[in-house]
Amino acid sequence: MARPSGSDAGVTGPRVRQAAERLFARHGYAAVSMRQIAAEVGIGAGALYHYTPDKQALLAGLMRDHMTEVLAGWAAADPGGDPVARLDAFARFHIRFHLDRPDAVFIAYMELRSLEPANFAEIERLRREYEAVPQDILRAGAASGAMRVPDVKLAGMALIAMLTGVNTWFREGGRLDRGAVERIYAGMARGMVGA
Amino acid sequence: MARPSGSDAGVTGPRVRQAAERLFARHGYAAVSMRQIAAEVGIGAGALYHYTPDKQALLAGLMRDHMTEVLAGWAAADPGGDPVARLDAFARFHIRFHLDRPDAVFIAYMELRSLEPANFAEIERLRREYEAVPQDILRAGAASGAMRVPDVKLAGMALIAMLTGVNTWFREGGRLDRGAVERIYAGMARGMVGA
DNA sequence: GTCTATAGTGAGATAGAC
DNA sequence: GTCTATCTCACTATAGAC
Repeated sequence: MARPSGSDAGVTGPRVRQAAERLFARHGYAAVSMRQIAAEVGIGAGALYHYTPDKQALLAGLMRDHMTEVLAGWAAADPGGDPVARLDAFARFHIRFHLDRPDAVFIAYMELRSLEPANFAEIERLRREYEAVPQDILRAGAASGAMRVPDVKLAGMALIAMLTGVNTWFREGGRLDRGAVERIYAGMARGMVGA
Repeated sequence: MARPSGSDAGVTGPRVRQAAERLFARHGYAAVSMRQIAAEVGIGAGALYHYTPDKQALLAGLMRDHMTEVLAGWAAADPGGDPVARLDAFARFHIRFHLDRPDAVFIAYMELRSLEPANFAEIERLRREYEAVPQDILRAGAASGAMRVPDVKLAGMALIAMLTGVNTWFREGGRLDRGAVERIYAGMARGMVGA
């Protein structure tokens, strides 16, 4: 039957994380208070501590979840095989995945400095794992002669920076739809490495 | 003769701005207290208010100065003429200028959300003015047939994002020096637009 | 120009009732 | 599971002495 009024285990937890994600992305971790998060969820500030031991764990959890999701997402989307096809798939995947999660992306890139050392080390490790993805593709492309890559690390970092930049200006319903943006950026990515 | 002990007009002001820039870049505007800034300069917190009306004006001043400097810097570095040569010059200028001011760059990109509406509008206007620079170059290059640019706005934003990304990984004394990084990125920029 | 002191506010986190 | 109340601490900004 109905739970006691106001109780909703299994629903409030996710709502706390969603509210925190939205507010951290808008105003920054340091600028957001536990009271604001609680107000957004519709509970008192004290009740938050049933869902997180503290504010720092809330941030670290959001960032860890985001990084593991992006790694799992690419593992599922990676076509393997031809490096040029993989580069194309990576560019499109990165744009699509990041446009779907603007708040999580913003936090992942901006709040590294708000992490305590142990959490920072963990998230940084996951980030480097993702940075290795385009570098592996470019290395294979250069080895096969299908790409001209003057420096694998630089080109990989340049590629990620270029693709992530879409999040700063893309607005749904604007001049170009996602498909067009994916296509144009994938083309620029190929041009970057002479593919 | 010697000024009264502890007094140093014309020196303390810049030191306040430098300390604020360093701390805002490291920890974020919201996370930095006026007490921390004062401690870094070696004065009491109250004395800060002789150099800025408040914390917000300190941030807005740093961002305004940075944006006007980058615009003036490009005006001085722009070779004009051939679009491909200008693209090359822009890529190199952007990397060089940004590597010289990592803290100001970090703040300019990360603390837009910390600006009050009037300050935000002013800084955003300057930012758009700078974003127009590569777009003008690419438009000219596409018109002359020297470049293949599927979308001028997208390519301009992609270029800036790619170049600014250097600041996230470049470390002085690392594997590559600035000249090599400038050269490699300028090459990728040309490739991006088929020049 | 800098100091000390303080007003006024709001923060993170905890305790115990229900 | 949520509430209210509260502890403890830190913050921005100001006032007035020197």
